[in-house]
Order: sequence, then C-alpha cells, then structure tokens
Amino acid sequence: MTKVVDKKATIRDVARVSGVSVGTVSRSLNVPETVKPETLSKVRAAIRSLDFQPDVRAQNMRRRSTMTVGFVIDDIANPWHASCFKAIDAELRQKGYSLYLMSTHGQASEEAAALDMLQHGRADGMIMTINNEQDARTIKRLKELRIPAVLLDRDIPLEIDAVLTEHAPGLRQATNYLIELGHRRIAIITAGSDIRPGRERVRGFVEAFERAGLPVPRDLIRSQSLSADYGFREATTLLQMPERPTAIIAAGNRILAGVLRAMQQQGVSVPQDISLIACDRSDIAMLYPGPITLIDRPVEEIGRTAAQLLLERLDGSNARPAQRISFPTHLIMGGSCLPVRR
Amino acid sequence: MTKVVDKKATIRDVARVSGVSVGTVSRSLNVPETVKPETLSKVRAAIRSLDFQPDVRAQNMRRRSTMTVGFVIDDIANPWHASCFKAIDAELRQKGYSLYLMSTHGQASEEAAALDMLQHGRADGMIMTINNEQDARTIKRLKELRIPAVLLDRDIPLEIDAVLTEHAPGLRQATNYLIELGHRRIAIITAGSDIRPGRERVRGFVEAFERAGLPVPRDLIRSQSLSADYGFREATTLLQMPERPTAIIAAGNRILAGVLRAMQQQGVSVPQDISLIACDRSDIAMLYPGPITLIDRPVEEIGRTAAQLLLERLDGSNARPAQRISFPTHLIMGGSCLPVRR
DNA sequence: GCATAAAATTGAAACGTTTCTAAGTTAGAG
DNA sequence: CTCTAACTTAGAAACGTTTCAATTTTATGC
Repeated sequence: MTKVVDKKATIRDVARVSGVSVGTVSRSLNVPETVKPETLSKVRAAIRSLDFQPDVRAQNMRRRSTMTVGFVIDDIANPWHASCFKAIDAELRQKGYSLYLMSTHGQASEEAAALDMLQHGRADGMIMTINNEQDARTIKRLKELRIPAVLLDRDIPLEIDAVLTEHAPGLRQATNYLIELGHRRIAIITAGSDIRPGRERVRGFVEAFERAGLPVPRDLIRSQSLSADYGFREATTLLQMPERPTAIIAAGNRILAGVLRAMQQQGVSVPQDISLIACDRSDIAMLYPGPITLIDRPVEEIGRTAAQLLLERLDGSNARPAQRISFPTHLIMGGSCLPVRR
Repeated sequence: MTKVVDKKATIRDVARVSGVSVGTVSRSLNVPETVKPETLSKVRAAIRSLDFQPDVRAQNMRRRSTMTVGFVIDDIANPWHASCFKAIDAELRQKGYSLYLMSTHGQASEEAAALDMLQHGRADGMIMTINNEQDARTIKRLKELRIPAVLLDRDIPLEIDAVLTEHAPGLRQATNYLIELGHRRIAIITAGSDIRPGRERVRGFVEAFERAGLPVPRDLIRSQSLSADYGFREATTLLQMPERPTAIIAAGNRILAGVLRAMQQQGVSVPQDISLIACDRSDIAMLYPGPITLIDRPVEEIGRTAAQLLLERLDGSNARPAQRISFPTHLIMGGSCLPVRR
C-alpha cells in the first residue's frame, strides 16, 4: 500500500520526485539519447516508483495524432474482411497503431457517420471498403477527407490510394475453365455494378464467352448484391428455371453461403447435379462436402499492402501521388466442377 | 473556395466570429439549453460558416474520456467473436462509443500489451475474452485495472463483471441425446481446463454419463485447445483408433472446422459413418453437407448484455458489486446424428 | 586556465477544449 | 422605481503533454 489517495501520477510528479524539469522527463521518455545517463536513471527511478504512465489523451492532444486507424467495412462477420483486418492489424500494430473497427451494415448513413467520426481527431487515417461507389454523401466526404485513406477494392475518381483485385481476369479464367468442361449455361451471381468487384467480375465473365466465340448467357447474370440472401434468392430462381444452368459461379463470400443453402433446400448436389465455383477462401468454400473450386486472392498481402500505403502517408511526407496497386487472383482446383453431361 | 490557408477552425475562432466568449461557444455545443436562443443562433451561424468541428483529441483530454471501448479477443476470424463484436458494437455505438478491436492471437504477451495499451487513456472500458484464466501477467493487470471491464465466458476470482454461458447443462443435454441414440463411444474435443468453456463442457459431458449410470469414456476426452489445428489433430487420431468413437462433439467453432477437415481427409462421412454435434452457429455448422446438430447460444444477447454491463459502469456510478450473468444453451437438431448401428 | 563549442537542462508557452467563479443582465414583485 | 432572484455571459484556469528558446553545464583545444 503506497498511498491512500493516489491520483494518477503526471509528468510533473515525476519531475518533482526526480528533481528535474518536466521538459527533461519528456525527453527521457521520447528521446532518451539526448539526456545524460545519470539524469536518465534518476528519472527512470522516479517513473518506476510513481508507476507513471504518460496519459495518452494528453499526448494525442499535444501531438495532434492518435496512433489510431479506422477500418470501415460493411460487416466483420464476412470472413474475408476478418482476414483482411488481421493482416492490416498485424502490420499497423507493430508501428504502434490501434484499429477502430466500424461496421456500416451496408448503410450509406452509417458509412457517412463513420467517416465523420474519424475525421475530426479520432483517427490518423483510415482503410475502407465503401458500399457504393456512386453514393453522393460518401463521395463528398472522401473528397473533403482531412486524413489519409486507402480504399480496398473500390474505384473512385479521386486522389486516394487503393488496393485492388484483378477480378476480371480471374473470372475470365474461371468461366473459361467451365466452358472447356463443356458448360454453356453458366450463371454468375455477384455484386452490383455500383462497386468494382461486381463490374469487373461480370466483365471477365462476359469476356470469357466472347473470346470463346460463344453467345453470352445474359439471362444467367445476376449482379446486384453481395449478400447471402441475394445469393439464396437468385440461386433459388436459377435452379428452378426450366433450362437451368449447369454451373454457377458464386462470386462472393456471403453469396456462396446463400447459394449453398438454396441448393441444399432444393436437393441439388455439387458437383453431380451442378458445378460450382466460389470466390475467396473460407471455411465453407474449403470444406463443403469437399473443397470447392475457387478464385482465390492473396488477402493477407492485400491487407498488408493497404496498411503499408497508409503508413507511408502517416509517416509524414504526404507528397506522393495516389497509388493503385492490383493483385491477381488464382484459380484453386477443388472438386466442385465436372464436365457437363451429354 | 473559401480560404487558401484554412487551418482547422477552433472554438476560439467561433467565439471571435460570433462575438461571444469561448465558454459560451462550449456551452452552445454541450448544454444549448443554458444559452439564450439569440446567442445560440449567432454561435451556430459562426460554426456553420467556419465549418467548425470540435477537436476530439482536446475533448478527450479535457473530459478525461475517449468514448472508446476495447474489445480484446484472440481472433476476429472466429465467427462467434465476429457476431459478438457486432452485437456489442450496435449497443455501444448508439451511446456514442467506438470500438478498438484487439486480436491477441492467443498469445499472453499480446494480451498483456493490449491491456496495457487500453489502460492509460486510450479507452474508457473494455470487454474481453482472455486466453488463460491462470496467466499471472493477465491476472495482475486485471487486478490493477483502472477502467471498467466485462469478461466474456471467463471465470476470474476478481470483482469484474462477466457474461457467461451455461456450457455444462448444454453439453449434458447434447451428450445425453447421443446416449439415447445408443452411442457409448462418444468423444469430445474442446478447450483446455484453463478456461471456463473447456472446464464446463467437460463437466457436462462427464455428468451426462454419470447420470445415465454409464462409464465415462475418459480416453475420448480431448480438452486442450479451441484451435482448428487441435480439432484436426485430435479428430484424426480419434478416427484412427481401433475402436473408434461413434460420435464426436466438436465443442468449439474452430475445432469444428478442423474436425470436418480430418473427416474429409479420412473419407468419413456424417452422419453415416459417425455422428457429430457442434457448438455455436456458423456457416459451416449450418451448411455442411446439411445442418449439423448443434449446441447454440444467444450470441447477440450475450454481446448486448456485456455492452450494457459496461455502459452501467461507464455512466458514472461505479458503485454496484460485480455482476455475473449467465445464458443457457439450446440444442438445435440438425441431421448429423443417427442412432448407433447395432 | 580561458575561450568556445557542444551537450544538457530549464521553464514557459502552447495544444483546443471544458468548467468554474465572478460579473453582468433581465424580469418580476412590491 | 428598486430590490432580488434567476438567467446569461465573460474570462481565466485547468487538463497533461510536447517543444522551443534561452540558459546553464560540460567538454575541448590551446
């Protein structure tokens, strides 16, 4: 029991106890090499005896920084986002940053609120995946952003760093693989054209048919949302078509869950009844009844890169032009595709 | 284009422009009902024209709070934690709090680092699931904690609020169900006895046998870790036993993924070759080849309750004794269990 | 031992709020 | 019209750091 009323010690207490000035204590903490070893040890002794810890709030105020970065996404329960978060966190934490996680639930209003929050001294930077590349509110905020930001897989005509995935070639490859297996009635379910992954995936899908000189099955393109419900609904109607597809590309993490649920409900099995290709690794994609053939992308590297881009801006020289870094996808062969039945 | 060099406006600028004192501006912002309507509108006009936003860092410093809560867990890629985070976030956000997400990767050192971080002015409170209830470093920090905290599913002999799950009755019920299906060689794979879920689950498992007057299959209790790898390893050896179990309880989210991988690798199918019970809802548990029978718990309610307990402490009166709130589990019937073959 | 340069330290001034006391203003009662 | 009480407001003092100019101490070279 040291003291009865021990309000938290401040740097002034340390100065008093060690018999030096507050400036010296501060320097001992931040640039110890500029203080005489003898003094340093006095200060350190005082710090120990008082159990002093600098008040982070005061530091933030004075340094005009918070060592905090906001990660803004629609849903952390999406395993891809969770993995991405982990990669970003690992990279930033070793530089002393902590992460705010802000879920927007796909709502433009929450997105706007999150950006407003982060703007004014709550975070030093942000990494985000916005819900709609055309949303005026969000665009406005991004334009007026006072802190550095990195976009994940989104395309905005602004000077903002971005880390992208080459979805189109990935989808082209996957679609082509199905075509070579003899499939013609291939469906794709993915995000809407209001976000880059939706646009690019559909583009790759279409290109594959065009390059193969085949008609594009426009009626099988379902491109509106990344949600599990959307995947479920669209898969359900696709499976009930008179001439139903022989293969489905579930291009989205959550979509896959919905698609599988629909298949289960309709008693359709993979790959016997229908071929299936997924996007991004996930428990379910890798385990289902067996591993599903999927279009993978290096999520850890993507996260790490985003963090590094942000760090470059945070570490002072804000001067370089916005950068866009792209990562390719890889088709991982699982057991969910069979040659089409004659 | 309003100004060329517009450093961020401060409350002093607002005071100057609106012709009142800084104190009045502050009151206009925080307790508008104490300022004359006339004055208020002058101030608001100035705020608008300057595009003034209070600096959060300065507010934090002065108010000695940050409106931030830390959520400390081992891995956000665990879908249960992700769901829990969402519930907590929803509850806290509407009171104006933001959440730090800190992943400890199950490492005691990272856990200690996270607690230290949060202690000194970075967060106003914390909600956490620690990795080991016996770890001296963590216990020490918890004992000296200067901010309110809520433990999730952990049992520590300290005055700390906690939200718990009644794992034992849940496991007893699940085990009993298997026993009634004729199973005797039932295995359980779960966490170690260093955390409450591990202890309680094993306890419930054992009790079920005892109450049924049956010998407890001690050789089939694998209780060491919640990781997917552990699940994989233990399932692999269990499946290779000469007299292998006829049912496995994969008591843990990640464990289930490991167990399923092992089964897949060994060509064992559920439920034909072996019965399976899981814990907690997840994509994989609900979709596998069909929904797996599982011991569910109300994750949203658990998260919400934890948030509410914390809010009670944050909202001033720190006075009530520590509270422990328990939630029951429910057995959800899937199709992963069959009567044991004669 | 002195002059000078280098190293170390001091002490005060920020940083942008909130809050508190004192002072000023307004309204109602007599 | 005056007095008092109730509102409002002004202005300064924190909050706990960092930083910077000024000063003091120490080291170096001759």
